[in-house]
Order: sequence, then structure tokens, then C-alpha cells
Amino acid sequence: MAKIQTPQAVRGTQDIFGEDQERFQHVVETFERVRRLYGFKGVQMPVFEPTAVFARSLGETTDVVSKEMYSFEDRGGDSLTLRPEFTAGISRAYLTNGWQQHVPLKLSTHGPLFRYERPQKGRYRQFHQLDAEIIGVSEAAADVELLCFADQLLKELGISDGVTLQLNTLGDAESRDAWRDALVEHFQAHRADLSKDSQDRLERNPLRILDSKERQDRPIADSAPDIDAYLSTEAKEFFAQVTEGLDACGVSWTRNSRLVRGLDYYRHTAFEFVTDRLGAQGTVLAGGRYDGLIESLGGPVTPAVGWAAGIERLGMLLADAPAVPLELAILPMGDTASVKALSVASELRGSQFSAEIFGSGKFKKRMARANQVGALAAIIIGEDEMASGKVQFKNLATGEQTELDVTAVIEKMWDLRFSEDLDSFDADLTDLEQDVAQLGEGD
RNA sequence: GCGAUCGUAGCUCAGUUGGUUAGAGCGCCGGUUUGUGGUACCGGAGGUCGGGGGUUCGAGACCCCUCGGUCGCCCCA
Repeated sequence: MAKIQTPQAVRGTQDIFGEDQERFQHVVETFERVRRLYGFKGVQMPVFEPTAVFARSLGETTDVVSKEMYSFEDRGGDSLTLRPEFTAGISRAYLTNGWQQHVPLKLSTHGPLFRYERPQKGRYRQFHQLDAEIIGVSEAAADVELLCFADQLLKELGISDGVTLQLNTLGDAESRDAWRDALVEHFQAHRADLSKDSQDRLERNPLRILDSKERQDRPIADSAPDIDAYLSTEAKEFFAQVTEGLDACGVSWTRNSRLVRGLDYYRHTAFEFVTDRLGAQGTVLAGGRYDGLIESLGGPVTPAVGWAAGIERLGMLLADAPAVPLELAILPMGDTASVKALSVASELRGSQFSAEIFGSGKFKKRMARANQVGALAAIIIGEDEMASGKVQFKNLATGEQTELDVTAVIEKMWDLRFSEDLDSFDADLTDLEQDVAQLGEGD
């Protein structure tokens, strides 16, 4: 008999489980919590769109569109594409659903994205992003709010120490075009000295020469004109408002005048939160203002800003996988106790305590299991307890064991939880007091 | 798409210039302990040496192809 070939996972896809899943989940939950603090509404978007949505918004000549999309024809003969990013789909939804009526619109979403790329650490063919967008606000306040949101997210994830916010402006359409012409002229003059890649870029995407990693390009890129000289007074004012706002929010940033976007619809603010801990995949969260995008999909001129962040990359930066311990492990002994265990479990769960029955195998083994999963307490139900109507309640941290009825167990668990909350509240308070004290010293 | 590097148990890795039945630690299962965890000791299961082809009396080691991971480039979160 021929041996069956075990199927492999598709290249660049992941089966996220165990500690990785904890990390992933923690990133998403933190995002969902922080996003509410800023009043962003959640949205769910289709995973595929008509190919034209991406082709038109990103531009036919971009790498993403020309060689990285998962495009296919469906049974009806339509060309569809698995989304390689969120913004185009959201813009499409904005137009098709008449969301203009909800402007200003603050949206957030997260989910899988697909790009046919060479996989590496922190780079997958199916990967996952968090996304936040503000549509319909042309003022710099939107850029600031989005950046504060991003900054707080990274702080709450505990990874802001290794990450810096790099900020730049691309100006308005006029500024940008003037600067672009000046750059082309500059690079044209040094064309012969540019790397082969950058000579290509000169045709397709001249701004990209600025952040080239090629050694021979650096002197030419570094001596290229900054945008500052070409900014209109409005654009200058806009950027000033962004930086003032960031300072007011306590968001630290550094100017990177070589930070650019390849796509034409980007205006004004461009930013990246960058780390040096993930090798070539150092960008952890990035975005900017894309006032020209909705227009490129045939809609009215609509201002918009947004960012996206790689969930896997954020997860990899987390110091420890946040453990979610089981609260109660229920260990029945014998058939009648097993039935009793079911009613005890549902009562505990109904009271909002996590509980799991460890019902099969040797008792000793089950106790070890309870300990291993980090259960706070074990509940033992056996012959004696069936007779008395109570259970053995064993605190697995202290080893202390008492006989209680289920109501008393619930009370005890509430006390335990309450005292933990108090402890963390006290810790927060201490931090706050220290911050206040430092502020006082600073004056 | 280009360049480099790696691929031996579930995990981390050993495996001498090609030579008998491929090893260790951790983990897993069982026992010492049939109503009580973290320790200790003893035992056990688990391997298409990524896959295919070739060289050879003999290949986990050498050659070719292929798949996958990783690092860089491109691009990007």
C-alpha cells in the first residue's frame, strides 16, 4: 500500500497555538480596550474584494499589486483578491455604504491579510494587522489623536521602550509635487552614481531613493533636498500642529526627513513606529494621511488618516506571554462525584469563575495537572464530601485545605479576586504618586 | 523575484575524516505512593535522519534536484 503523503501547511502560513496564541490574543484584546478609550467604532470587512479596489487605490505599478496579490477568478468569472491591506477596503465600504453621513468616522478593525512574499521572521503570507482610520477630518487633530492612540497602545503592551516614533511630512499636493521635481532633478544629476535599484526607482518611485539601504546611494540621498524648503505655509502650519499636539499628549517622536511613502495619495503626515529588535522587519506600526485615496476610487475628495500594525510583530515584542490562569480545578472521585462535579462547575462558571473538571486518570495525575495549568485552587469531591454535601477547597499556592459548601467557595474566590484587584490598584496608585513626585521635582 | 545559510524524537541539540541495531537533556506515559501537586529514583513509548534521485560494498554525513525555516535585498506591518 502506498504511503499517504502528509499534507503541509501552505508556505508562509502559521498555526498559532499555545504561547503564541496568548501573545496574539493579548495584543488584540489590548487594542480593543484602548480603541474604546478613543471612541473608535469596530468594523468587520470582507476578506476579499474586487481586484479593482486594490489595483486602483494602490496603483497598478506597485509591488503589492503587480506581484504580491492573491488574485483569482470566482465561479462567476469575476476577478477577486484576498485583501493585502485594510485601507482600500474600508474606503470602498465608505463609498458603497454612504458612510459620509457618519463623518467624522473613527473606525478600527483587525484580521488576516494576504501577500505573496518570501516569508521571514515576522513576515508571513497570511499575516494579521490592527487597523485604525479617521475619515472625513482634514484637521491635524485627527493625526494627533491617531498617534496618541498608537502610542498608548504600545505603552499598554509594555513595548514602547524598544520602539521609536519616526515622523515626517510629505506636505500637501503642491508641496509634494514641487519637492518631487526637485528630487528627480537632484537624482538625475547623480544618476550614474546611483545603484541599479535606485536607477529603477528614479523611473517608478523616486521618493524611495531617499530611504535606500544601498551604501553607494547614501551620499546622494543624504545630500538631496529636504521637503521643508518646498512646504507651503499651510503644509508647514499643518505639520506644526501635529508636532505641538504630540508634545501636548506626551508622545515622544523624532523627525525623519527621509521617511517617505511611495503612493501618490499620501499627504502630510507619515509615520512609523520602529524597533531594532526584529531585524529587517523593524516597522511595527505605520501610517499616514491619505487624502487622495477615496478620490482615486471614484469618490468625492475626502480627507483621511490611518495606521496599521502587525499583530505578530507586536506579539513577538511582548516580554512575557501573559498567562491566563485557571481559577478552579474540580477533581471528582467516582461516578456519583463526577455528576456532582458538573453541577458544581456550572454553578462556579455561572458566578463568573473559570472552572475546569479534571475527571479522568489517576487522582495524583489530575492534581499535578491542576497545578501545572496554574489553577488557583482545587476542589475535591469524593465519597466523604458527597455525604456531607461539602467539598474540599484547596488553595494550590499555600496548600491550605478546608471543607466548604459551594456558596462558601464562591465567597472565598470573590475575596481572593478582590484582594488581587486591590493589590494591583495599590501598585498603580504608588506608580502615580511617584510620577507626581517626579513632576514636582522637575519644576 | 535575487543572494546566503540551515533542516536528526513533541522541544533544544549530539552524532568524530561515510562503517555494525541513530543518542542525550527537557517534555510525555507508567511505577515507587489505589484520596492530594511542585522533589527524588526507576522504567517505557516516541525517529519516513524534510522529501526524491545519485555516488558507494556501505550515506544522517558526499553530489544533484525539490520542499520548508532563517538572515539580507526588493517591498512592507
